[in-house]
Amino acid sequence: MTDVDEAEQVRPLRRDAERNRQRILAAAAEVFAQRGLQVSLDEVARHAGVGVGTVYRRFADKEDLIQALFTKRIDDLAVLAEAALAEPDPWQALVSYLERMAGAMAGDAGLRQLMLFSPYAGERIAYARQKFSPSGRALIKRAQATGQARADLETTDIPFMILMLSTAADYAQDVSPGIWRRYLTLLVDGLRASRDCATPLPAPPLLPEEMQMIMNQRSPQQH
Amino acid sequence: MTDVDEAEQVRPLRRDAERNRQRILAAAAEVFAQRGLQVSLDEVARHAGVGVGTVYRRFADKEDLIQALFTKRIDDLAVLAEAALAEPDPWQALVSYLERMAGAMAGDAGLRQLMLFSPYAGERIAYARQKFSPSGRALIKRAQATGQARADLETTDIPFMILMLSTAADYAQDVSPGIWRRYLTLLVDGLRASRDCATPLPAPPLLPEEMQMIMNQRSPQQH
Amino acid sequence: MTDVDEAEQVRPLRRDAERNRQRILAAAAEVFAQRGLQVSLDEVARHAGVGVGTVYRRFADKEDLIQALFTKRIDDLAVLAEAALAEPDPWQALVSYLERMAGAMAGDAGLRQLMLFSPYAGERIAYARQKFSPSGRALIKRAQATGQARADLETTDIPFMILMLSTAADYAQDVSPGIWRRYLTLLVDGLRASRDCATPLPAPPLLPEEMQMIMNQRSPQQH
Amino acid sequence: MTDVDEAEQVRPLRRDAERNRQRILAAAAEVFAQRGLQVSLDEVARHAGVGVGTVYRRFADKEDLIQALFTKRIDDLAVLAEAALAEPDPWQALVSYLERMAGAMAGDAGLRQLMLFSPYAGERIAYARQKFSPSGRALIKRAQATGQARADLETTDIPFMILMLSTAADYAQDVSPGIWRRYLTLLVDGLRASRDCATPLPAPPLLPEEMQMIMNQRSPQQH
DNA sequence: GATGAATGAGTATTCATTCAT
DNA sequence: GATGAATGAATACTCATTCAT
Repeated sequence: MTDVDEAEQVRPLRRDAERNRQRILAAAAEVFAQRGLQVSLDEVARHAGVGVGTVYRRFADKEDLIQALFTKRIDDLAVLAEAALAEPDPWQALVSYLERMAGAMAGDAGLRQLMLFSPYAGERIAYARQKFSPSGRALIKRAQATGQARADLETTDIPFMILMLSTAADYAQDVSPGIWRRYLTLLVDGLRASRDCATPLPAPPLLPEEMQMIMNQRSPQQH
Repeated sequence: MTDVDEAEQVRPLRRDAERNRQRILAAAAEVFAQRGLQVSLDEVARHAGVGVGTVYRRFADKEDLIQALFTKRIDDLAVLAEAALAEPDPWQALVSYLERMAGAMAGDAGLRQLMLFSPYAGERIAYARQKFSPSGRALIKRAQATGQARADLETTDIPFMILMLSTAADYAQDVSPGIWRRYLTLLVDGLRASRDCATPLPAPPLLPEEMQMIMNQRSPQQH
Repeated sequence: MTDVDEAEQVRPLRRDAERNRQRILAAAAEVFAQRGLQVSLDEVARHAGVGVGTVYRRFADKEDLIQALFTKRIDDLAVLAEAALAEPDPWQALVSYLERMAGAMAGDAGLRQLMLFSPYAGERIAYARQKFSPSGRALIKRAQATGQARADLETTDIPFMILMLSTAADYAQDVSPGIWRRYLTLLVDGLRASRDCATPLPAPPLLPEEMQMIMNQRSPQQH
Repeated sequence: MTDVDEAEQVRPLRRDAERNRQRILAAAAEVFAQRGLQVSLDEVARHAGVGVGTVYRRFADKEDLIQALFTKRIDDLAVLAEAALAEPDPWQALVSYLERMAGAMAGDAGLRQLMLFSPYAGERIAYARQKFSPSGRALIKRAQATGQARADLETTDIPFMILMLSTAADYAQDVSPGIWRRYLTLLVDGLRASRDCATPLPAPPLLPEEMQMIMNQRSPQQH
C-alpha cells in the first residue's frame, strides 16, 4: 500500500547516493538526539563524512532533513504504540504506551524539540503525528471499559501527557535522565478510576480537530 | 536607609525617557511572552518603535532588560506562593500553589524559559527563583503531615510539575488556554496519599543541589 | 598680539558656560592623559559632571575638543622650549629641551597619540606643532656653534627624537614609566660631536616643508 | 612524522579557494600595513572582493587571520636575526641586526603593532616573538665583550630601539621612507663604548619578565 | 543654556543556503 | 553526483553625534 510520499521517489537512488543518504540520516539522528536541532548542517555533514552540498542534494533544506529523519522515527513510535496495544491487560497497555513514548522522547533531544514545536516541524511530521490518534483512542477506551482508567479521560489527553513528560526529561537530562519516570507514575496514578477521590477534570479535553490545529501551528514558541 | 537599588532610582526619568522605557518594556513583554527570549533586541526595539541604541541606553544588555521585565513578575509569583501557604487546609494550599504557579506561567514563554533555563537569567533572577524553595518545601511537608499528600513526594518535584503544566499550557494556548487545568487535576490526583493503589515513585527525586545545577545550566538544548 | 583663533571668540562666554568649558577641558585632560583618546565623550562628560550635550555645545565634535585641549598643552610645551633656550650652556639646553618634551609626552597618553598621529589631530594641532620649529632650530644651531652637537643634525630631527622617546614611554608606561630616559641618554650620546667615531648620518634630514607635509597628513596609521 | 600543523594542511585547497585565500591575505596585508590592525574584517573582505563569510571560512577569527599573515613574517625576521649573528664583527652584527629589524617593520603598521602590543597577537605570535630574545642577548654580549658596545646596555633595550626606529619610519613613510636610518645612526653612535663621554644610562633596563608583561598587555593605549 | 535621550552605523562572528568546480 | 567554497543576513553590543525637553 504505497502512499503519496513514496510515489515521489519513483526512481530509486544510485547505490552510493543511497548510502550517503543513510549516512546523513544516521549522523543527523545522532547529533540531533544528543544536542538538539540547532546543530548546523555543516556539522551534520562533517559527522556523516560528506560535504554540506551532499546534504542539500538529498534534502531540500534543514527542515526536509529533519522531516525525513523524524517521520521515520515517529513511524517507529507508532509501531511501538501498536505493540503496547497488544498487551493483554488494558491498563498495563496504557501505562506501557505512555512509558514507551515518553522513554523514546527522553532519549532524543531533537524528537523532543519537534514535539515541543520546533520551527522545523513541517507537514510530514504533522502527518506522522496523526498516526497516534487511533491507537491512543483504543488504549483509552479499553482501559476505561475495564473500569481501570478514569472515565473522563480522552484521546487528546495522551499527547499532552507525553509532551509534559518529555519536557521534564528535557529539563533534567544531564543531571537525572530518568527523572521523568517519577512524573509518569504521578500522572498514571492520577489516571486511575479505582479511587474514592478522583477529582473531575475541570476543563474540557481538546477536540481532535483542535489537536490538529495545534499540531499544524508553526512553532508557537519557536523553541 | 534604603538599599542600593532604590538609591539608584533617586532621580526619576524624564517624561519622554520614561515613556520610551515603558514602551520598550511593553514591547519586550509582548514579544518575549509570545515568542520567547530568543527574540533579538533589534526586534524588540523595532516593536517598540525606537532605535536599538535606546534600548541599550535604558538596559545594560539583554539580560538586564529581561531582569527588569521579569524580576518583578517572579517576585509577584513568590508572593503568590506565600498566599497559597496561608490557606488553612494544607492540601488545598498545595493544590492552589500549583495552580497559581502554572497559571502564571501559562501564556508567557519568556517567563517559562526564565524559570526553567538560564540563558539570560542573571543573579537577580536566580535569587528570585530561590525564593520558591522554602514555600514549596513547607507546602509539601504540611500536606504530608496531615496524610493528604503521598509520602514519597519531594520539594524538587514541584518545579517539575509546574514545568510540565506550563508546557501544556503553552502548547495549547491559542486553542484552549485553560486545558492545563485538566493535567493539573490529573497530577494532583496522583499526588494524593488517600488511595489504595499509589504506585511507589520509581526514580529518586532530584536533590536540591541537582535542581540548582539544572537551573544554572545555560539552557539544556538551547531553547 | 592676538591671532586668528582668539578673534573667533569675540563674545566671551557667560560665567557658568565658561566654568563648564573649563571643567570639560580639565576632565578631558585627565582621562585622555590616563587612558588615551579613545575615551568616549560620554565618559568625559560624566567625569566633568555635565551632560554630553554640553560638551557638544562647547566643542563642535570630539576632534574639536581634542584640539582645544592639546593646542593649549602644546603651547605650554612651546613655552617650556623657550625656557630650555634660556639655559646658559647650549648643550645642556638641547638636552634639557629633549628631556622636557619627552617627559611631558611620557605622562600623557593622549598627547602621545596625538603626536603619533591619531585620527584626531586636526589643523590647529598642526599649527601648534609648528611653533616648535624656531626654538628647535635655535637650540641645535647653538649647540653646534659650540662644537658640542654633531654638525649634521638638523631641526627636523628634533620632532623625530621626541616621537621616538614618547613611543618608548607609551610602550612601557605601566611597567616602567621612566624607561624612556635610558633611550634619551642613548640618543643624546649619539648627538655629541666630541667623539672620534661619529658615523655620518646616512639619510638626508627632512626639509621643513616635508615635515609640514607629514604633520598635515591625516593619521597615516590612525593609531 | 610531521607535526599537527602540517598534518592539517595535507589536502591543498581547491584552486578557487586558494586564490581567494591569497586575495584575502593580500588584501589584509595591504590594509593592515597601511592602516593597522584595527581595520575591520568586513573591510578586509571588501578589499579582497569577497564576502565576510569567506574570510571566516578560511580563518577562524581575526586573530587567526593576523597570525596567518604575520607568523611567517616574524619567523623571517628571526632568520634575519640569525643572519646578523653570523657577521664576523660583533659590532657590525649588532648594527646590522637593528637595521634589518627596523627596516622590516618600517612601513608595516600591522607588523609593528603586533611586535609591540598584543590586542590580536595569539600564542603563535607570542612564540615567534620570543625567538628574538636569544639572538638579541648574544649580539649584545658579544659586542660588549670586544669593548665595542657600552657595558650598561641590556637585552631588553633592543626591542625598544627597534620600536623607536620603526615608529620614526612609520611617521615619515610617505615623505621620506628611509629617514629612520638617520636615527638608527644616532642611536648606534650612542651605543658605542669607545667614547670619552658616555653618559651612564639613568633608568634601569626592563627585566625580561617586565618585557614579557608589556608584550602581553592587550595594547597600552589600545592602539 | 544645559541636559541627557535617541539614533544608527559599525564591529566580530555564525550559519542556512546556493553554486562553481 | 559530490564537494566544499562563497554568500550575506542576522545577533549582541558601542559610541559619536543630534535634538527634544
